[in-house]
Amino acid sequence: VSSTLSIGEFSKLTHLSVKALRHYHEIGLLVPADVDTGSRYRRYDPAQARDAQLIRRLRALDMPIEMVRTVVNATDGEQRSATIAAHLRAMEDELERTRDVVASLRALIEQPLLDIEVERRSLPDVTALVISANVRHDHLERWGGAAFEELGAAVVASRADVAGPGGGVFPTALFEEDRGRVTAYVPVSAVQDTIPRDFARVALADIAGGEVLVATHAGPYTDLDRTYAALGAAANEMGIAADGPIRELYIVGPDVTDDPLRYRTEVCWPVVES
Amino acid sequence: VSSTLSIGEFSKLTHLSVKALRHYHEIGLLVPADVDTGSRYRRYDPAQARDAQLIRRLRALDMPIEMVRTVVNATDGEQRSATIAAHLRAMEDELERTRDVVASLRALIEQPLLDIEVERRSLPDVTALVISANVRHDHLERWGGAAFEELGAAVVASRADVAGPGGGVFPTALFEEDRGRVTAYVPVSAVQDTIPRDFARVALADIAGGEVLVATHAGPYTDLDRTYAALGAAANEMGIAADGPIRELYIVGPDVTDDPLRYRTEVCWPVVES
DNA sequence: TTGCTCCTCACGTCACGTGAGGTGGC
DNA sequence: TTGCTCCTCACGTCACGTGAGGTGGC
Repeated sequence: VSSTLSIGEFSKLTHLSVKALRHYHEIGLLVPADVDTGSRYRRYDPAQARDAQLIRRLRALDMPIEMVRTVVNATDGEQRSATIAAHLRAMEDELERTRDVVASLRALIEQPLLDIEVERRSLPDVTALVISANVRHDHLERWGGAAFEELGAAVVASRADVAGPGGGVFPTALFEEDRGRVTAYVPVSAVQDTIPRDFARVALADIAGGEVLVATHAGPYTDLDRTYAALGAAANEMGIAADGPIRELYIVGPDVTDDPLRYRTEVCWPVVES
Repeated sequence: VSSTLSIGEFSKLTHLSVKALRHYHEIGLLVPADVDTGSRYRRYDPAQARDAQLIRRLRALDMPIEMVRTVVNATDGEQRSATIAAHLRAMEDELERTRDVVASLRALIEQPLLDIEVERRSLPDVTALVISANVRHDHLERWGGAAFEELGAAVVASRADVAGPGGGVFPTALFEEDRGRVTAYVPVSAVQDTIPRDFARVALADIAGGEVLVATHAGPYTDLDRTYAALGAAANEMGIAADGPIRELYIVGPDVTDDPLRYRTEVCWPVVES
């Protein structure tokens, strides 16, 4: 006599907790085959175990519930695979970031002091190809990588003359609120052609210069906070407070070398006498 | 003129958000060097950036706050390293589990159907060396690995005769509430010596047998839910409900082969006619 | 009938993020 | 003075877990 299963029995079949099953019912992700109108007892069909198995695996990979719903409801195998693949890619990105942080933690412990040289400089106004977006601090590196690749392609496509190292503009909100409107740019002295439409995110814009304190950060971007701290402390000691967005200039970056230890980044602290 | 920094300035130096800094103050993890009694404005010393850098890295690795506190407050470098090393080990375990789940997801999608053979059997009562503990479902595999290693060593140390494959006893709470008191055991027919005191977790106990439905699970433990579903559905179709804890017998396991695809596990469903 | 299973709230978790509404400092 | 920075609540987030208190089913 084949029949439905109580929530406890279904839990044993699927290894999903009773609490989780009730939750999935409540949000409509995995609805019991039948619910008794009087007692409200849930009844599951053994065939629902397949969906449960899928859900359990996706959740074990920390896929957000709404994304799980997309996968489970996918009528089309292509769409299902694409959603899963997207999540796996995000996981790999996360893993890479984790590796970077582990290395950065080791570096901090082994060599807690960083000595930097601070220099005062006047940044010129520049015209540049730019990409701007609202970015979270922990997504900065990945976002920047994609942005500069696109900018590089746009430079070629518009036959522009590059007039200096690429840079980033970071409003204080990026640090204070962990997200903000960030701009990546490549200075150009002349743009022969208009920017092709394929580069929808790329624009031509002016980047204002100004007085800054500069320190050169040596090494991976994950360690940038250490140069920020040293530079900020130095500025503070000089009685200078940062005014406006912080600038980074990518003197040696991934476009030049594959070894992050060789990266060189100039961190520019906008200057105001106090 | 060196002086303290406002929370906004300190945020820029450390790349910790203002909200996070306030939170760390509230819980006493990173207390400002000074707090104005009137305005309650926080003031940080630039030297506090070091602690902030450490905290930021540990949190980026998802280390729980209380563990971060242990690291930050550690007076002794040994203790600090040990705490960090423990977290890194936990992260690697997690990574391994993730890899297993990804493989398991692939397997589920590629081959959604599992056909199993169900057999009825009478399990005998056995005397066994056992380890019991309250375990969460997602820690089962790691816990079992350690438990069986310890049981193996205890078998040797007590000069016991092994009388059958190792097994596990799983109460329904393990599935329904995602945690429960689990027992790992190795049946023995004779114990020559007493169990040495080094094996504090190991005891000699009787494991009750009984009537069961058995299906053999082929492959990694991460896929066990699929055999549970097939076996439970088969039992249901026979009008049989599980009564009492489920049993697993590890016929071919990591002690025999390094290839999880060759694992063979008998899943035993306790039987009651309904 | 007993005790086990199931039910529904209401609230907790964890480490902050999101506003609202208001005040202090330069 | 203006506007920017900072403050403190109170509540939200996410995917369930933790009880409390009660009822249904065999």
